[in-house]
Amino acid sequence: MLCFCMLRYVGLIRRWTVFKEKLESSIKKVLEEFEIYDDKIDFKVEIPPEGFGDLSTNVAFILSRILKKNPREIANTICDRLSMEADYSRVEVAGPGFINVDFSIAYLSSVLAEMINAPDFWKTKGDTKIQFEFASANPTGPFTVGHGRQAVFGDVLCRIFSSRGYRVHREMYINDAGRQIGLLGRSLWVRYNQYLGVEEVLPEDGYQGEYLIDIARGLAGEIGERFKGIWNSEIEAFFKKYALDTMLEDIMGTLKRLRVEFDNVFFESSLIDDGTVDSVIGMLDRKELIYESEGARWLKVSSFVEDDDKVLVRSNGSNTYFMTDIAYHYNKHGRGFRKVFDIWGADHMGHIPRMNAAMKALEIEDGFLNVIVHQYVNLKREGEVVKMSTRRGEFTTLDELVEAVGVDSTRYFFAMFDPDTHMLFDIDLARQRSNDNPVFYVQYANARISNVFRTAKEKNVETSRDSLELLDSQEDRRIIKLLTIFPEILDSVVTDYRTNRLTSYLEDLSRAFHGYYNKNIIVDPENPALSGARLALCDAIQNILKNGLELLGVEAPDSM
RNA sequence: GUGCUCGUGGCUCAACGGAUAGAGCGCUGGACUCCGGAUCCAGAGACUGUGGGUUCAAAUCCCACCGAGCACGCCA
Repeated sequence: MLCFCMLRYVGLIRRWTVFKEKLESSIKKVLEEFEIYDDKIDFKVEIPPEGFGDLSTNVAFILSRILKKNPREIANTICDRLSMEADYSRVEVAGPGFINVDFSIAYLSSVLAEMINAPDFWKTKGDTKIQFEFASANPTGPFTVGHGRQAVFGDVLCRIFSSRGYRVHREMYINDAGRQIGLLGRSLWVRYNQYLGVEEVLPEDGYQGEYLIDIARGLAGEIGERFKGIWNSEIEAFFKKYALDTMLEDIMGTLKRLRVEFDNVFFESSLIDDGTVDSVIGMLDRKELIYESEGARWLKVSSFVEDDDKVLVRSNGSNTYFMTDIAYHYNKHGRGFRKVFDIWGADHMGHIPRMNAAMKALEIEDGFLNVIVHQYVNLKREGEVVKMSTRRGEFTTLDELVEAVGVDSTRYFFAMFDPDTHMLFDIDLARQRSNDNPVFYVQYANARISNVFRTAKEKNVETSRDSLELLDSQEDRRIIKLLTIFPEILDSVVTDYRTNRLTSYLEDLSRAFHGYYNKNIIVDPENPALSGARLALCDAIQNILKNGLELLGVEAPDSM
């Protein structure tokens, strides 16, 4: 299959892909004329580096292998035929055998006109029901800078998938049923007693962060000495719940300030309470995929994937995280999502094979569960890389970060890295030099355009689509081409989950505009036709900048 | 030890197997009497960790090695 002929867009608007398809079909036609066309000729049409034209193809290289001829020679032959077609203003062979083409200005400006006529041209319609689960956590401490990356990354992916025609359900999973919550409750109880003057020590692997001291103080204010020095299962439950509720409130507040919201918060404990866990165990049992050993119950993971068998139910009768996670995904499947996407930190990578095994064991279709893994954030403070630990209480909270650099910068910063990169966050740099953040560069481009329109209004210069063919400079063409690829950028994010493609794109577009602005007077009352056309171009640019920033959850102020 | 991820100018990061490896920060030198100088233009700065291999073409794919991170629990 030819990779570029996938018709991914449905709609009336002509887009860059249509340009690609146009060149592709032109070439196909030439090959057919020469009777060498074959489905297996997997050539590409792509946007070349600056200075080589509007589009470029490597078809001559592919053919040279088959025909055993010099690629340049083949390119010249194809080039001669393509030159005869209208809509190409230039067709040239370059380098070792690339064929580069330029489109006519009439063709380009007609595309610009369509983008202006339909500002939503870049959106895709659809109603595929999918789910994103992210920012799921042990609610055992405030969110750290590390959680921030996942929260923002997940939120931006949700926004982009929504724009691509998916009905996205956002969910956060709370591990409120495990041993860690028990430790948290006990740690809080110890802090409460310490506050009341009782000498208690934190459990070996308890939570040492100061936030528990603050919570303990608040709790003592509420209930006084009611639980001083007493510990039983009822009190344990109280402290667990109190700690959990307080932490959850804190976390949700942080997320809200970061503009991250969910359609649903799902509690692990509910899967035990409503019997889902038991019924899933029953199903696996009937399939004879569970066996007992050393007092525990194991899933035959090894009969599905390259991994060892794992414990589902401990010898003390409690469920492992793996067990409840299987039940959780069984529940998700039952809710009718076409696909679910789980965003996990790199530390959960080892969990993937066993979950895939569990999906197979439950006969859930391949492709239902998609795990997106991102690397963690290292923090640089006072020139040193610090490792964060919630348990030891050593971390910079997400709230502190947002406070220091602002929501827009925080969001943009997390979105601008390839999720696979082990990013280094220099907190000191972020604090003092927040103006260096590229978010301002993009926002400024948008604000500048708003100002251009204010000026145009003052000077009575009107936006006009009548003379778009005047926009024929290299800079004009570059901007028009950039605008047309916006939908492709979003599609690439949907394909490989790299939100940084969007930030890079917005920076490219902003750079193109800033350069254009410095080189050209946009509002010139002496030249209303050209000014009108340039304002129309600005309108198209601003439409994309505003929508791009909206997808990042970053504000697009009209003045800064 | 095994598996996964990563290694790109001084720093932080880009680059569907393609042309001269791009930006930003920092550094040097320039640009509004004119729509906002949070901008623009120019310059210096890189044998893409090392060594092989595949290809017309490798930062990208394959193998080995070096280095960093993560995971290898009846934690989550």
